[in-house]
Amino acid sequence: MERRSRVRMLDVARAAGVSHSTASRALNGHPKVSATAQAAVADAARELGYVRDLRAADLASSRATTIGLLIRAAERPFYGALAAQLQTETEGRDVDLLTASGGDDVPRQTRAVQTLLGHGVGGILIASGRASAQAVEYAASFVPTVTIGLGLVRPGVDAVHVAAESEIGLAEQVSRAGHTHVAVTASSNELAHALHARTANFLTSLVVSEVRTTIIASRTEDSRQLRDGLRAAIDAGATAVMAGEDMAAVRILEYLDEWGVRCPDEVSVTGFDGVGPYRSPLFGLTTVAQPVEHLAKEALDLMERRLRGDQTTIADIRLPGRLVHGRTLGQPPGART
Amino acid sequence: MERRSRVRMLDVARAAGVSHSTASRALNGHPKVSATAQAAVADAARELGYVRDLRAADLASSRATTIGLLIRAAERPFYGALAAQLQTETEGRDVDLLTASGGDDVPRQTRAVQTLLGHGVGGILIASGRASAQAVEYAASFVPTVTIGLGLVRPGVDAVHVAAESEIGLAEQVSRAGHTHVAVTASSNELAHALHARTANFLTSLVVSEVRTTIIASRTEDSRQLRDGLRAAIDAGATAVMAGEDMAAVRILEYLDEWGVRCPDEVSVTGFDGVGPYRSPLFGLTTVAQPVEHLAKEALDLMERRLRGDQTTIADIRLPGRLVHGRTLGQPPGART
DNA sequence: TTGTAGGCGTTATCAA
DNA sequence: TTGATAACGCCTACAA
Repeated sequence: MERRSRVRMLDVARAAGVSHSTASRALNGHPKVSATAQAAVADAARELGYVRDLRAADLASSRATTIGLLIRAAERPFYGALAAQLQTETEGRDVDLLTASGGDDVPRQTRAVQTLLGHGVGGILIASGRASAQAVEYAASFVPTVTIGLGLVRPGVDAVHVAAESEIGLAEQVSRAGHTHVAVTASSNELAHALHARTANFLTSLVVSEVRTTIIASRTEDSRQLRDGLRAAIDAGATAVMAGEDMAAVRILEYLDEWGVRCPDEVSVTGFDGVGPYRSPLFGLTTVAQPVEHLAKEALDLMERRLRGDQTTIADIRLPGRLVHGRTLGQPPGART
Repeated sequence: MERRSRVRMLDVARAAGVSHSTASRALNGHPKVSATAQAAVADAARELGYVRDLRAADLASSRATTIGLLIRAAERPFYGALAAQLQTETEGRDVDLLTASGGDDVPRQTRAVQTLLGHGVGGILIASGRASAQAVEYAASFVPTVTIGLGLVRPGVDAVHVAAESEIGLAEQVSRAGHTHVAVTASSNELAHALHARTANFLTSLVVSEVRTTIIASRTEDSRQLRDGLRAAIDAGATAVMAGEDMAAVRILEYLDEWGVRCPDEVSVTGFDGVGPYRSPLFGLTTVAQPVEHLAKEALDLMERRLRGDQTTIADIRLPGRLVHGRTLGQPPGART
């Protein structure tokens, strides 16, 4: 491919026989440009294949056409779907997304935020269930910041996430099905705010319903821990397991399958997220589908408002998820005739 | 959050009692800076929470610290995993990723490329199975371009994708299992180059093995078409279905399940991609796992080489996938005793 | 080793 | 309506 050495606005201006100022105005649709100049510039630009340098434009006008997205584990359906949706939503508006991957520790998160800032993003979206308060506040000290799906509300930082009612509602389904001893997974990662909040909501609801609970502690990296905890919980008499996310729920289903424990006849399982393949009827997972589209839309609306300088109170938007009735939640063995 | 009005390099320089040139050199780790100045600048920068404006830096040095990624449907496990891996790989190197979502038609793809170019990316990665030749060549006419997973090799454009042998190998597994009539899905979208190539490889291999083939035409958006085609193929006697991607394979499994057709006892099914949840033993999918990590690494290696000005021949790198033996491929009904 | 001056590609403020 | 001219924040000869 012959690689055209980048054509600048000045080149367009010359070709159109005007000054670069006029070219700039013409290309920006400025009102006070003669139709003649307007046309000449437009023609020249098309002819030369001109593409405006947004870095220079942003720099000169000290505004930003870019907003940063700090995302965790984009290979996971939930985050992947969120990123995709944000991308899509973003196309209609006049901003572009610069993405940095989260990193699961504070220094990396901070560095990612710095990278984003270095590129002059006008705002930062943090889509991560494990962003540290530190990184979030660091970002917020520079530009408007919105967290998505983080179960942690920081002063001065807008937040959008799934409503606690959806988590409570799922737990209610489990207790209503008749289970009197339920195991709940809990992350032992201190940054997993979203999971912690979820676990707490599950537990609260179960306790209110006078259901006995057992906690299965686990960390994403250690599957043995989950496996052993699950075994122990079942041996202790738990007839249902509420996982904090579909990924864990599926792993649990796999273990049960391996052990020959039937689901839901012997043990019921619920998940959370309900995105992509996890929604397949083949899994038949009883779960809550995160309102991914709404989350993305609300987050960007919030961001746009902030970028326009709207200084009203900090928002903490909670959107309802959708309960997905699958085959993995049934009555406890005792309740069967 | 108190929002510090952005601190500039000049501020750092002043605080350190040196000129901005010295500050610049110090911050860039330039060799000829006195230890005193070096330390003073570093201290001042830390103190003030300085973050370098990369746009300005790139502009001034007319280099690029950013490369663009044009990705299709990041909500899908394969592309999501690819994007995530590219992000991760990218962290070790000294570039950042600016992401734009593909768009499934030529004008949108071109616009996405322009957006990327506008931000001054030094190169463009196109991770899409349906990028148009036009968009690819447009990108390549400006900056080094590498396609990933696109089954289309354009002159002057580097490409990285899964080896045809992996696709052929999968088809061989099917014919070796004894199937003599196999249905293969084919996308009716003209831009679906990756799928077309895959279908062709499947068919070629099957024909060579003297297996009768039936084509199930479908487009992603139209599930009825897939359903009807599948029904017709089975009625015509096909005992195995090779889907172009896991997503379609799972949909096929769902239909079979719905119809009470047992898999693999009555009909075998294979997929492609083998990423994320699709890998679950619960699906038990016989498929080929794309070498996501290798794809990402090779693509970035290639890009780095180009950015360093390496003008050697265009690369067309093909990486082997890993055959995943699941439960969905078995012998045809007739072969059972 | 350091500072001065010019330039990267735009936008924005002036006069004209 | 237009065109100089000065920013924007940074890098980089060149000179000191």
